[in-house]
This record gives sequence, C-alpha cells and structure tokens, in this order.
Amino acid sequence: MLDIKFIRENAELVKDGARKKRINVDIDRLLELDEDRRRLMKDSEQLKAEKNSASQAIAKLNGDEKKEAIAKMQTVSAKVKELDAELEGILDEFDSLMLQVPNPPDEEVPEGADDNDNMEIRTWGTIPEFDFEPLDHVELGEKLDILDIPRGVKLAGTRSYILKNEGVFLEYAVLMYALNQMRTLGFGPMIVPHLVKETAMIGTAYFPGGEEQAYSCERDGLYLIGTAEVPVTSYHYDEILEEKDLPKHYCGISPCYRREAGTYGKDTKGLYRIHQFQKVEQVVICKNDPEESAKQHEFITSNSESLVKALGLPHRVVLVCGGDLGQPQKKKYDIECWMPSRKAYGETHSSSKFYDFQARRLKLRYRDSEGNIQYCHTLNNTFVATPRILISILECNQQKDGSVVIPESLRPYMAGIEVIEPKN
RNA sequence: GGAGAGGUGUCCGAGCUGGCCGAAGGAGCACGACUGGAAAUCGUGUACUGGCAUCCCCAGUCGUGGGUUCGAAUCCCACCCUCUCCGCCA
Repeated sequence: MLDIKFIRENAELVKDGARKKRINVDIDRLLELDEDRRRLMKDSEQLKAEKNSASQAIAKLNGDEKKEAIAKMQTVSAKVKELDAELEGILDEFDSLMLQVPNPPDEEVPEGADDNDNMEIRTWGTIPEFDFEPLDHVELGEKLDILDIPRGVKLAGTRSYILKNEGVFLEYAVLMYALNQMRTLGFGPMIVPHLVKETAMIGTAYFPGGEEQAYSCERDGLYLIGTAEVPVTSYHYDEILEEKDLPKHYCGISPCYRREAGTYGKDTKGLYRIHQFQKVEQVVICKNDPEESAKQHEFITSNSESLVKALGLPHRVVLVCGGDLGQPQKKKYDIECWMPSRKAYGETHSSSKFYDFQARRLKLRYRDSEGNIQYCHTLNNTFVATPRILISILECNQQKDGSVVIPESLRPYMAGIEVIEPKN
C-alpha cells in the first residue's frame, strides 16, 4: 500500500509505474475519490467539533435551557450521520483502489512484458558439458533410489513427491549448510508458524490477490504459508521499533506450501514446480531510506550468490522487468541456476525490495532519531529453496557411472556420504 | 471438548456507579541539572492515525464493528483475539 499523499503528489509517476508493471488501476478515479473524501471529512469534522463543544456546555445547563440545547444538538447529529454515510460509500471504493495501486518500480527496472524480458546482470561458473548422455534429476533420483514421484502422486496427487534415503540427507544438508552460513552473516534464525492468520497474509501483500495460491484451513481461519517471509516479516506486526535497533536481519526456515493454481501443464516434470518444499528465507527490516534499502538489497542478493557459488552451481543474476514484477516490489533480482535437463537457467532465488509497501500494511514502524514515527522498509530473498536446488545439484554433479558426487561444502552435513551410488 | 478471566499509550498497569479521560502511576526513551566521566538522584518532555502545509488548531482512536446518549474507555449487542483451570493428547 502506498501513501495517498505520495500518490497525490506523484500521480504521473504512479501511473507510469502501473503501466510499466502492466497493472491496470484507475488512478484518476482514486484521486477524484480522494478529493471527495477529504471534503466530506472536513465538513463532518467541523460539525463534530461544534457538537463536542456544545455538549460540554450542556452538562452545565438545567431545565428548559438544557432541553433546547439538546434538541438543537440532535439536528446537528442527524446531519453528521448523513455526511458520514456518504463518506462511507466513498471509502469502500477508495480503500479497494488503494490496495490495488502497485508500488512504482525503480528507474533501472527494465521495460518488458514477462520473464523473457528480464535483463541478465551477471553470470558465474561454466555450464557443464558431459562426455556421456546426462540424465535428468527424475531419472537420476530413481536410479539412486532417493526420489519416488509416482508414489508421491498416489498419496497426495499431482506435483507431489517423496524424497528418501540419501535424498533426505541431501535436502537437510542444504538446509543446515544454509543455516550455518546465515549465522555467520548475522541473520537470526527463526522457526515460525506455518499456519498464519489472514492479517499476516494481507500485511505481506499476498492478499488480496493471492488467495488462489494459498491453502486455507477454513474451519480455523488460517492459511498455510507459501514462504517464511510471511510470518518473519510479520514478526514485528503493529510495533514501533527504535532506529538504533535497525536493520534487523532475520532468516526463517520452514516448509512452503503452494497450490500452483492456474499453472496446469506448466513445469509438470520433476521437482521444479511442486506443492511443498523447504526454504531458508532472508528477511531484512531497515530504516526508511532508499540508499539503505538499496544497500540491503545488494547484500541479501550477494549472500545467495555466495551460497550457490559454494555449491559450485553455474548461475546468473537477472534484473526482473516491469511486467514480471509483482504489485508490491520496487525491484527484484532473480538468481537462476543451471539445470542441464532444461538446457537453461531455472529460477532458484527471488530477491525483492519493497520500500514501505509491506510495512504500511503491517503497521511496522520505528521511531527515528528525531522522535518521528516512520514506516520501515522491508526486503527478502531466498537463501536456499529445496528440493528445487537439488535439480541443479544432482544434474550438474552426475558422473558417467550414474553416481552423483556431493559438493564439498555439503559433506559435513551428509553423515559421511560423499557420493550417492546408483541402486537400480 | 467443558468452565472461567481478560483485551487500555513503546512496555507494565489504574480507570469501567457515563461529562475538561487521550486517559493516574510506574518502567523505558529524549533533553537538562549534578559529575573529571559514568552510575545513582532530581527536573522537564514523551500515544497513535488523519485533516490542516503541519509549532498552533481540529477530528478520530482505550481488541473490531454496531447500538443507546447532547455526551462512552466506562452502559447494551455481535464478532475477533489472548489467558487460566478441567478433560483429551504428542
């Protein structure tokens, strides 16, 4: 959510931002409603002021005088009610429009319609070439007896899977390695609720709009998180922090649940797009300052780059174009790791900068050095998400004999396993 | 699942027989005094949101939404949330 004042004073910028993001929202209508709203508020408030001072006086009156004054006030009250009713009608439309206005993207965000127009910023590593016919991760998983998709589907439907044997160790090794790195980078880890209230979903700007993507537990009014970003960013919901305590660096580790509604037929093979995965997520809460936000954004992005480097995975960083940005983001980098079976880079990380867009909804504020209340800025980035990252790890590290060599950095967490040998 | 208690400012906590209550008191924080410096002590200030182009003033907010009233933190109704005890259970 943006500040209406900001929209009023930067109408063209906001309109242009919406255009760049390919989001349709009637800013002119919003501004029109804003004017009506302020006019009605002013009128109503003036009457209320009259009423307030009159009722003070009434307390001191007696008899007929009092009766007269009361009668007079009743007509004023009626008028106030009329104005407020009119105001309420306007506010409904005003509020819903406000929730739809997208955060205008940064200047350097490229124009574009979808992920094909994302801009490659840098690449790392050399794309592996095999002197044998490489397998994809599904075939590898079966041969190594670490992945069983058919039985996962049997139990839980499409986009389900079962990791087993060394696959389990590999997944937890990735997570434990990530947690370890997070610690040295100064991020405080959190295990958070996986079921959250609607306020957290709205506060982080997943709702309204993303309801279809979330699993909901109707009976309890709770939603399964699609990322730890939701509970971790909401951690300080409705709080006023002290500037000296910022920035806050947190990381959440959690399973993530996504319905993937509307993606039928897309990425149907293997572990790329699934309903349930695990993730270590970086979250930053910092002060209201574009420079600081930009600095933190580069920081969390480079953190993840160093992780995939340590795993030895060839990857690239792309700057996400306007049309591929969500409503709340100011700017977003994706990190994409090489996935041999796709013969392409596949998104493994998503690094987002929000400014105060989420913080406004979350009532997440801080007191600055002058004692003024400010909305915080928030950012987040995947640190590692598995099993998607396993696609790269397995496929890039496969050997001619069908075995997979575990990256050096993961071995301390692998219970002594250095190579996963084929069983089938 | 059964029974009860409660939701007030950055935090804790009074008020709840309706009227200078946006709210006592304490903690915290800020500034000042004291000090070589600090602690302690003393003094002053300190809720949020919005309107106003913002020092002043005005409106709203004591879980949320309605209602009663000239006037509600205080009375009534509905909903949400939290806690305690019992039961069940990892």
